[in-house]
Amino acid sequence: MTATEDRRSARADTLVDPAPEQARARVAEGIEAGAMITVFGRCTVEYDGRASSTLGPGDRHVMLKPDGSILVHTDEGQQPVNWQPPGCTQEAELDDGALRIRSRRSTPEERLDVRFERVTQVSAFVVDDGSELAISGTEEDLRERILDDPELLEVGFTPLATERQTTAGAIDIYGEDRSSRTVAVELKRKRVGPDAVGQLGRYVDALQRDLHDDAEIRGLLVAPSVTDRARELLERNGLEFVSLTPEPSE
Amino acid sequence: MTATEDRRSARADTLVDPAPEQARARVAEGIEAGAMITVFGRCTVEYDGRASSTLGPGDRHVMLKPDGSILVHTDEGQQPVNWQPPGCTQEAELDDGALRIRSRRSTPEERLDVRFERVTQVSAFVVDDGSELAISGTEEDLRERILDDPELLEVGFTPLATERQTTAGAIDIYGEDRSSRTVAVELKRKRVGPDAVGQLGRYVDALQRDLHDDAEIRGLLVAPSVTDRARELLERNGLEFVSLTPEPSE
DNA sequence: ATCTTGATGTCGAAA
DNA sequence: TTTCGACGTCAAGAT
Repeated sequence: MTATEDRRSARADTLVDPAPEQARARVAEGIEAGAMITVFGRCTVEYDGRASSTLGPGDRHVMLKPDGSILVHTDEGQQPVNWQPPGCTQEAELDDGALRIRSRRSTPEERLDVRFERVTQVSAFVVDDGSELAISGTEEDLRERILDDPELLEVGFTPLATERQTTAGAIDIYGEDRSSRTVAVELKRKRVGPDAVGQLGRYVDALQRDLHDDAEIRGLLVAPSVTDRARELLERNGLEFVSLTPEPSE
Repeated sequence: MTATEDRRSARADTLVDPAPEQARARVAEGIEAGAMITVFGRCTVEYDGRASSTLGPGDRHVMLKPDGSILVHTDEGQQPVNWQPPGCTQEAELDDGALRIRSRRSTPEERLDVRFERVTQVSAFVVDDGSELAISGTEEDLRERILDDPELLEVGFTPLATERQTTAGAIDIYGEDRSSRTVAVELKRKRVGPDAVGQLGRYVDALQRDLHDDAEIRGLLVAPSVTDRARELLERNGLEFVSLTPEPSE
């Protein structure tokens, strides 16, 4: 690849302190070209849809992505203060001499308007991203770890199915213990509270009903740890707990 | 305010296609100065902490905020592909001639490394954001609506307390019906699934135990609507449902 | 399309 | 600090 091609693949077209019409044109071009666009400046924001919100004047960073999403970030917080999900239609226009960026979607009907009192910078980036994220340490990893070595749960445990359906939803691992008693296993990748115990209880109850069988069904919660209240609920409901992390500890 | 002061309040210091050392210096200055920093370029990302991930080479947008959070965005998705929450310590350094941005925190121990093969643009923004976000359409709105007019739930309903504590957590609204039977009300601002029914059931059970009383306690779920499975669970557990939205419909 | 559940969920409040 | 529930949760998979 030549240096020229190399630069073209990720060029930045940037305007500093542009006039409103300049800024509007650059944003509109970027939307048209499928670029990733950033606008920094003093603005107000209005949102209306699943909820409603207004945000008075302040300096914010606005990002428009080619997939139709838009993010408004202030100087604090990991989360955007306002946003729209992918699939929205974006427009840049002049509103009484000021840059306004609008995003809309339907189902549900939602609208986001960002009006700039002043634009400090506008950039448009052409993006070339081939790679996908590879992640580990998930609930799926925990499941694989157990299926590779079922006796991590207890001696004689035998998995029979994963994602086994019940009328209350799917059981993560369905199996038998050494005495051929049915075991429903609920997996959580990290420390769990009472909600997970409730989930496991519903599965055990549903199995009990579905199987039309008087035999005891065991419910086993597998996670790195549980909260105190979750442990109380486990005992009260006759459910069990095994401590296990998604990946072997060092 | 003069034009000069006006510009100082939101100046952008931007470098286009900087050499790695130039980029490192600008990022380091920005961190020191408490600026909001953006870096666009071709990079790889590694994360290790609550989970682990790796991301191969591609063009991405990286934002560092003065509160210690960092976000890595690709050209698609509302969510960052990698991130760190507020409160992390950030560094910019040269790694074998390339810009590397690192973010760390403890409790839990987490680390994010972004290594740039090429930097297309670096910007540092000094932010002045005065305004706070005002939202409506929340669960709090729903509570106020009911307390203003309790008979929206049913004729003769009387609220006695909000956030009443039980051993299973706090009940949104605790009250009595026209026959002086105790009523536990659980509020949800939007359509609910089985999890909310489980929550309400736990509260009613806890109340039954806490009150040492044989009188029937009613459990009332208030939301715009419920899923089919949630309705089944309601009936099975002898719980009730009233349809109500956080704001009066038009 | 709706429904269900996981997530490096994040965020805020209370104990 | 831990625990708990809300969130315009988001995102992915199943129906």
